[in-house]
Amino acid sequence: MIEQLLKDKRLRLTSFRKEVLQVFMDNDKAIAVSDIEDALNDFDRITLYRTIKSFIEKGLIHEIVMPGDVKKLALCPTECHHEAGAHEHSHVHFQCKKCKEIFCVDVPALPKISLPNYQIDEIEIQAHGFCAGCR
Amino acid sequence: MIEQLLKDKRLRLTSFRKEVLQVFMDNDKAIAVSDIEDALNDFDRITLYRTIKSFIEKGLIHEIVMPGDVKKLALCPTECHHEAGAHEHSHVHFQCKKCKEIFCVDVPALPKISLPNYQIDEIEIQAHGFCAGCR
DNA sequence: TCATATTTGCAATATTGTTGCATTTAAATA
DNA sequence: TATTTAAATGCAACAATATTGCAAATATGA
Repeated sequence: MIEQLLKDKRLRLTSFRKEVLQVFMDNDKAIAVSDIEDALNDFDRITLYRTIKSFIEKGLIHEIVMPGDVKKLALCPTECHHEAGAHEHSHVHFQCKKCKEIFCVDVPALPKISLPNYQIDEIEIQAHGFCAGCR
Repeated sequence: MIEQLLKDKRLRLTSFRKEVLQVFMDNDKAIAVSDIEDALNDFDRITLYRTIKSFIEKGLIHEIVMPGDVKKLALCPTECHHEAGAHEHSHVHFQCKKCKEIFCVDVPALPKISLPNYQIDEIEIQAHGFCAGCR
């Protein structure tokens, strides 16, 4: 449960962190900072930004960015590794062209690709199409 | 050449647009708005933002975003299609972990992936590793 | 060359995120 | 349980990035 998740990531248990984490648990899709703000009734914006930053640093959540000023956040899968600069996922970031929502979809394995002149260590896949509800 | 590129995209030929487009031509990697600003000696910031926006709308350049507030711009390949919401690339966005530069690398074909419950129309791949110069 | 729609440049403003610092709080220790 | 201390919070100020409205300037088609 929520408290254990924070403990596992060595994050101090504060009521604000529990509230923020609850918002993530309540969503099955990636959410924007503004979605978190809407879900909280009374909060300090600076503290929220710092909370998000520490959640990211500890590998509790990850950031998803897409062209067009789309910045979202989503819970990491529990076995998620966090490395400097890049984030190792075994999932795909999918954006629905209709509802615009972004989902993290687990995949068994990512395809390997190789390029001349570039050594690829990690890849991230962003897919666009239609989700089950919008198809 | 530069003027033809603008004409092809039905963008009016203004000296400012030619200057901005020249900055893109001078670079083999993706550039940030600040890189354009540095390359221009005297300019209006608002006009630059609008120029970038119209270049993107007409499919002359495209936006590349990566986690960590990295937003860059790069010329589209000439056969580039532009669709609402997503941008069809047959190239990979590669970021070097050492020099941090982002390159658009053409690939013959992107791997096809499929997910249950999601209909994938386009995918974009973001790769991290080391470029030829930093390896 | 003229008419017109587009582009530019300026001012004001919005959005998003950060830093410094004093206060409060969680959790480790006695 | 009481005490200590390092981390987290809340406030003020600020920084970076981007947008809107509007008048003046300019590119292009007739």
